[in-house]
Amino acid sequence: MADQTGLRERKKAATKAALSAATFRLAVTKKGLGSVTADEIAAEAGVSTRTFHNYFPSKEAALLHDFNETTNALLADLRERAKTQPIWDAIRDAGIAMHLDEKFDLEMMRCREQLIHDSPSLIKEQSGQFMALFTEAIGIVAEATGTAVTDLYPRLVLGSALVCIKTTTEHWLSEPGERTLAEAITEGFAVLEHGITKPPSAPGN
Amino acid sequence: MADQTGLRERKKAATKAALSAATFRLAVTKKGLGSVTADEIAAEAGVSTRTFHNYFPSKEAALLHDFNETTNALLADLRERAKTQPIWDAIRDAGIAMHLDEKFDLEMMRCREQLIHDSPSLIKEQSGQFMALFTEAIGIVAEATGTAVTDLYPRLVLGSALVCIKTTTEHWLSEPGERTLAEAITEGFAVLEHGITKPPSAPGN
DNA sequence: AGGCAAATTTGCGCCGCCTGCAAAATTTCT
DNA sequence: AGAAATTTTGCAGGCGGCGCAAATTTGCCT
Repeated sequence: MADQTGLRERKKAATKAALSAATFRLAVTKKGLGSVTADEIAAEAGVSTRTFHNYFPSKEAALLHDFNETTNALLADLRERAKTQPIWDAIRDAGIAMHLDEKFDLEMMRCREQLIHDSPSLIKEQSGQFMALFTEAIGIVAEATGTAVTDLYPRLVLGSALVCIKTTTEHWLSEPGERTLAEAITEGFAVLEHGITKPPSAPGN
Repeated sequence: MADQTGLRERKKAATKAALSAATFRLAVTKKGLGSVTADEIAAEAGVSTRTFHNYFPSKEAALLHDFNETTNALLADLRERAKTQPIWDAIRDAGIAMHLDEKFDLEMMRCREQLIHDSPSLIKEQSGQFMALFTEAIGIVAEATGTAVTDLYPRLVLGSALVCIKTTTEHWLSEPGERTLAEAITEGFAVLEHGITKPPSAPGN
């Protein structure tokens, strides 16, 4: 449905990426997505304003385009892993396999993180996408654990795991960066596995 | 700052509640907040449109007004409990102490939940408020656990706990309702305490 | 009671977001 | 090249949300 070698699909994806990049660039230079208008974004990317809204329903969605693609990839990966791994490990490894640190520049990631952090509308948008991810993944987890999608347990598992991924990733980003992201995620999951009540063995971290 | 016996404050709170109630009423009857305009809400509450936006920045915020108040109460309660209880118990008991089932009609809560569930803008708004709650609570948790606000551990604890409260509450709402909400929350927390990896003793739930 | 100061309500104008619709331009296929 | 399908674009319109200043209301004090 998406990545057919169709020349058409490629151009669409290209302009979508261009739009997203333009949004990011402008948001950075103008210090906040709030002071960037849809017209400016369209101009920066060399298309009409109407076309911009043809690709993205909002500038927030435009800025979070890669995030969206990443979560989609995570979802596809999780679907595969759930067939052969215990669900907890599957989610963890799917999170690790995203390899954010290889796909993106570290500085850019921090930059993006800060943009999101101090823009209420972006926080909402990102949270909304997380909820969408949750909704789509819950079926996978339910099936893998032999429970119903309406049961409490799969929701607790998935919720905890996603929170863990998000939290550890953010924490890793704000860190002077000695460990790899994979190590950070692994440690976060380990803490939850052992029961969250007691601090981990290395309390200062 | 808020609940002084000042007659003025009372009237403000009253109109705010009226506005919120009007929003809820209209959203229910028109089957979706999306098809309710700010003008209608203002008219329903007997004030001008401008005044409505004077109280709430958006109709979503208006609909989630009680939710907001609830989280504020939770925060205040947590601050107190954190002084004397282990942090995990403090968060759990603060969540239980909200007594949503006593404050609100069950049918109304389900109704509200459904309104939120199939309105992307409401999901975003609610998620955003959760993030705000997280941000405000992280300091409390960090202090209580003797860690820094930038550390990973307090964020994992708080994140897990909040997810647990939200998840169990939603699950409890969709349930034929035999247990109390307090029991549901308690069980959810117990699952996380024991380590999330293995299903709880009663697997069907 | 009456009036004064402060706060609230309201109207107005403005900008920006977002969508539907139909015409124009571009691309793909034959 | 010509036709068909698709994308881009402009236009119009509705709605959301905010600043500002005038008008109204409220609380308080003499």
